[in-house]
Amino acid sequence: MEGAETKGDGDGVRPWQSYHTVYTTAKAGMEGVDKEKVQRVVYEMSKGSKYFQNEERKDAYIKQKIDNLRIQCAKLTQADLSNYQKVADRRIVELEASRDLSRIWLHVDMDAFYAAVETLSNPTLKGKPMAVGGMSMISTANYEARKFGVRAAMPGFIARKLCPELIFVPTDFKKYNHYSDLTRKVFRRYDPNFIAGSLDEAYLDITEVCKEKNVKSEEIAEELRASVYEETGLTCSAGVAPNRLLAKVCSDINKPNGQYILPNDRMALMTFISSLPIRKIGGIGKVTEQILKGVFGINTCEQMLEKSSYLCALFSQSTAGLGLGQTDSPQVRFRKSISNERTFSATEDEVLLHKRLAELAEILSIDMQREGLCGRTLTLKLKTASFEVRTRAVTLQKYISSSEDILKHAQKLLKAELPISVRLIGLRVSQFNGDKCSATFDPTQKTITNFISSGDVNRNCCNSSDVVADHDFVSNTETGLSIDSRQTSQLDWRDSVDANHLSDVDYQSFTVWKNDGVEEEQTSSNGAPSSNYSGFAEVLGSTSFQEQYEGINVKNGTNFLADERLNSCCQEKTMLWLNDYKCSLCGIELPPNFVEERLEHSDFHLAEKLQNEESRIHRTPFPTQSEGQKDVITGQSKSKKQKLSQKEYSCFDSLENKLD
DNA sequence: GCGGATCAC
DNA sequence: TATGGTGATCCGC
Repeated sequence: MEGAETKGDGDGVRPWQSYHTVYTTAKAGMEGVDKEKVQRVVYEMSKGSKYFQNEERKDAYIKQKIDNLRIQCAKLTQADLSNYQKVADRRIVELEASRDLSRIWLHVDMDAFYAAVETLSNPTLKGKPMAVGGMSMISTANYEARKFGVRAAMPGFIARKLCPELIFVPTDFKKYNHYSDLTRKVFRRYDPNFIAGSLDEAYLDITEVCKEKNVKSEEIAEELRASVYEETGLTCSAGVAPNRLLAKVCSDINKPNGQYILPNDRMALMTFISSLPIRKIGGIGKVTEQILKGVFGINTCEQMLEKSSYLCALFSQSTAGLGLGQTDSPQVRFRKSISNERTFSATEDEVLLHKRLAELAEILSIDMQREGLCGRTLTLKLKTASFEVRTRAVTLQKYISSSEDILKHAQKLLKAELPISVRLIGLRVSQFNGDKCSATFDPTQKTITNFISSGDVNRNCCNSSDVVADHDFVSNTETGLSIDSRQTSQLDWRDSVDANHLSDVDYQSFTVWKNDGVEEEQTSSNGAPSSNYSGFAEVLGSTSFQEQYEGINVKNGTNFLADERLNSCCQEKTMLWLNDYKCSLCGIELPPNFVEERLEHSDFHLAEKLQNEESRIHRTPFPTQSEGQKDVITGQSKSKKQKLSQKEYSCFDSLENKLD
């Protein structure tokens, strides 16, 4: 690197240096790679393409964003910063206090999973650079290929340029599912309630196993990895830490075929987090990293702490967490939307586009009926020949699921965009209905859909009672949060988990949610399934509902997000700001200029008050909702808790959403 | 409720 | 020749 030349904006001596790809960021197996060369090749192969031009457009937009943030930053006065620093400090203290070091989590991550499985079924591939995928996209590359800079999500034709010997193997999910099942048999022995992240990842709570066997987590990790290898022939890596977020970070450290243990010790934790690059934290991606670096020069979590007052100032509720809290990751919930999309060679032929649209509508309808879903919002997605993405949506009075209905409305949406040259069309249905789709579904209609869906016309949401059951569930968790939904969800909720991504074993593993005592409380108090298993376990413990609620208040008092603002208008009067600074009800301090936070804070107290009233009425720690008020109450408590869980997932994750 | 954007796998 | 598909979430209207 020679200074001046390296900061070029594309017009310098080495234009490739300013082309931001995701392919050179530090990842397992990329250590010895000549990044400069990879960067250059990727740039050369991409330069001038429509894709490249779009990337440049997006990049310019991010640069603009960075500039704006810098300006805002410069406008902050010392007084502002001092106020924000107070808020930031308090949040840090609160999160510190809420940290739980009593659990031991293990994250397992299979090494180059698809590639490893393919090598297992074709040993001649051993030792040769190989990638699973095709010329347009690669899913996984083995470690031999990674030495050349070949990576997942890289187009195949670029990979071949980097590594002319590269062997391409098409994806075969049947195989991957099979081996995934084998690994999970092992996981289950260590934690019967393990949480499957994807085919090749899982989270295990090994606290009990360590106790029972009276061994260190390190030995459990070794033993588990040995078992996986023995029973599958595949290697994996493991990370052990007090929570899932950190466990996942740890499993990446000694990849492949290695492990890293982060002890449940405060100092060790702080040291570890301090030097951790922010990009390693789930939820911080390419863009957020770029912005934090560009605006504040932040690279590590420690630097986030140093800049906490600025982060609070610019991103409102943002960043107080800083990876210090209990946190936790994968949000496994019920499905909220169903979609499909296809890429093809760009065309503006309206007949062709219509044909594509009809095909998508057909497939989507089949998928929906297989899952017993009806929705009222339809979204059309288009990617233009220049890679610009557009979405157009309608929300209907009726709930739909038939291909005819979908196509009819999709066509209208598409028509409004014509003429247009597109390379991708997608359809998505959301806002699912629990109740009767019969209102819009005519069982007598003879559609291709009905025949294709395995001739099982009854297996749609209208005349199959078992499907109606989980239908109710989906609907109610989505909106109504009624008592019925809770009862249903306790029994059936896993049926509504996305079947496209999860195998049967996934369903199994997710029963943790309904079998766990915490989840019971969650569901009862929230009226919706928990979105965060361990986060809530750690925070809520086994306290009563009211205590839990106040606990959340203390920890999260200032962190309510803006989408409740609409409800806030008349609620300030439920409380007072003492000296225009301190909340009269809970004592939390919020400077007058924290307008949003104040509104949100008063929202919280209102919800709390309503909840208290409900508790009294029903004389039960987990109040059931009365018809009249349930929407308001559950709506409030639900949104608060979801935010809490998001907050805990990663203290950073809320940050990136504030960067616009 | 809509549309753009980001992220993870 | 050529840069994916599915689902979720958030923000600012």
